[in-house]
Amino acid sequence: MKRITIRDVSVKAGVSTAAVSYVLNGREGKVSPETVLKVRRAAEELNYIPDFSARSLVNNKSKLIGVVIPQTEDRKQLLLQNPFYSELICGIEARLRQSGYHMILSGVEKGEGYLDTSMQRNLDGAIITGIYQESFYEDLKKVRMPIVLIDSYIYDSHFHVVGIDDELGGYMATKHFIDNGHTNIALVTGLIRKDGVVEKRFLGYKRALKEAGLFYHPDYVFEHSVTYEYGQEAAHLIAAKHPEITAVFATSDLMAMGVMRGLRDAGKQVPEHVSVIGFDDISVARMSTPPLTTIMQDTIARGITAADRLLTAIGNTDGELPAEPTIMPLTLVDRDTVRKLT
Amino acid sequence: MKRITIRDVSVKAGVSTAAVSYVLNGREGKVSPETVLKVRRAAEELNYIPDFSARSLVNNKSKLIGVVIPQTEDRKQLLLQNPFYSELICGIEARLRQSGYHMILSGVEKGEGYLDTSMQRNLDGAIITGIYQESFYEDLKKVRMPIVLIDSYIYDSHFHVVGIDDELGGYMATKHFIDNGHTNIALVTGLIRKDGVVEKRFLGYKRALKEAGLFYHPDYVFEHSVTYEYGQEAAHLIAAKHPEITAVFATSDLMAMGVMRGLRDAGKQVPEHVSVIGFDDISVARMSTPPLTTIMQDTIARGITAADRLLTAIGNTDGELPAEPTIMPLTLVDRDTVRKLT
DNA sequence: GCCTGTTAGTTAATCGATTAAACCATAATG
DNA sequence: CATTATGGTTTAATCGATTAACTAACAGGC
Repeated sequence: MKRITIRDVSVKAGVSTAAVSYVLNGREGKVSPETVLKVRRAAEELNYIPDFSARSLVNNKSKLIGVVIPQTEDRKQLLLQNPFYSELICGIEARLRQSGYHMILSGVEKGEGYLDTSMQRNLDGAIITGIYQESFYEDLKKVRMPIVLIDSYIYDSHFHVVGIDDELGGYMATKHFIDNGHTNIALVTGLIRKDGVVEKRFLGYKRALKEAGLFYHPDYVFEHSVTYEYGQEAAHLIAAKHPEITAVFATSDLMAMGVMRGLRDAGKQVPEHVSVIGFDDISVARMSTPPLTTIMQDTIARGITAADRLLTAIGNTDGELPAEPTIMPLTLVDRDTVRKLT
Repeated sequence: MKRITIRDVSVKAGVSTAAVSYVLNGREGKVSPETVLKVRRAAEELNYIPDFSARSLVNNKSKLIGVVIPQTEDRKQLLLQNPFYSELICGIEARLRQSGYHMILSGVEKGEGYLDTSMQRNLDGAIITGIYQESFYEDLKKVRMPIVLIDSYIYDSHFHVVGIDDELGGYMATKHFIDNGHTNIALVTGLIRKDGVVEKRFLGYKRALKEAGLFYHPDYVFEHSVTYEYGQEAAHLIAAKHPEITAVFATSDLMAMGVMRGLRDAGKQVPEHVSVIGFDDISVARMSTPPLTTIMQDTIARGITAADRLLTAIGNTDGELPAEPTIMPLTLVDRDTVRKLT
């Protein structure tokens, strides 16, 4: 089955390829109504489908968006096991498709940059999730396409940011514990990196403590990787060394699930002995036993918004308007893992 | 920042673009060692990155693979909420990247085909998950690229299949119940469609019953959508109308999780009152309470295998060797949701 | 009748690669 | 010495679009 080209259409319609191109791209002001009809019919009958590579070559628009997802440390696999990213992708894909764009989903090799991919594929834009080294972002700035960051707070006119108020989220969770009478509150979290979301949540945690006149115990903070396994491990530590702790704020639902398992391993009931709050409200949060109280963000909506913002940035060829971050709302979903201590 | 082209490299190296192309594509037999060196150096210094669109145009190879994921019924979103697909994608992406390929991840509009995308983007191959209407596959056959199917059993020389022995899986689960003394075994499943994976699991279920001399009760089969919610609903029905049922085989872990919740809602303990077995062993299976007994398949490995098979098919330009399906192994992971009735 | 403007359409250059074919030394062969 | 290989390199066509520049025809305006 040979490819149908614009040439074939032009021959069938009895006009030049230029005319076909004009018609098919909506520059109809330049073409008479009857020609438009002839071309339309010919294209239809031949079932003509344009070649995006050829297009991309001449006008530098590929209709391709790069989406970068963080990877597991050990292997070279995407971190999709955290449903947060899956949901994000659902949103992104839906919005992109709506506008005829496609998504190239990939991870980034450790130490490698993203410049290669972006140039090879002539990407029109990119959505970057996860947190990387400084040099990675420096590289990205050299690229001339719009970029939306999801997980990091780099306020730079080169980058768009679609985020949430992570500090507030951390505050809300901690405050909720305090309001329910808890005073010994642990934090279980991924690595706290500068300008990362986790750092902000950590700051919110501290603010709530301070505001309530509670001490901040550095040894109540359990900081490592954002995994179920680490949550479990942290819970073991808490149960063994800090029996006074009655509440655990995990900065990710995945970790919160692990914490709950770990506590149960150690013979502690949730929420009777220890209360737990998570973050994100991924779909499994409501499936857990007991259903997890968590800070909810509408991740799909966030994906849609990120894609939306990227697309409008791509549309605006008139210079680079520096980007004011978009902040999505948060809600505390009060399920069954927080006990009221009166 | 203007693009560095092969022309720039050729000028800097003082040779023709053809020479540069030969060097950079490894046809070094045609070029003298010193030219190779000059070109290498020039390309390096200019940081030359080839344009895949241009390449694709001339030799019809885009190094792009289409990956299709099913969508939710109502909205237009990908079905990534089922971690099965996320894991598959992890595997696929890892393998593709290793060979310099990229993945275009998308859903398919209801009723639409995939021909457009495949032609527009000049895809080198595709991995199709999910089950679609007959016409969709007919369309796919017209395309000249290799295709790997993941969720359907269409044995046709046009398609490669990387599957599991679903019938056996269904049999294993049911047999496990029977071996533990259960006789009233329900099946909770997605829509049973011809040539789909679910149908095979259903057949395995029936075979195990028959082999054990047990009756097959059509009203023990709860068939609807592959969601947590439906699992929950089915469990309610079971608890209300069929108190004699002591075991539930759910053809997806997601549904199994819902079943467990539903049983608990209805005041039934798992596994004390009712036992449950799932399918897939998605990561949340081990996180559930109690940890779910399930039929394990290594989904990441399956993704890797699918990509691998696709890549070799792409490599083999020597005619279309019809495809013998690849069958991945299954294991029953015996966790804590099956009770022994002695 | 001459000039200008408008409309509809075509021609041909261009994007950035690849590659068959041509070219040209120089070496080997009869 | 004429002829044929051979190895290294360049020339130029090609892939499938887009689009600036051009042409031709015709309508008005003076």
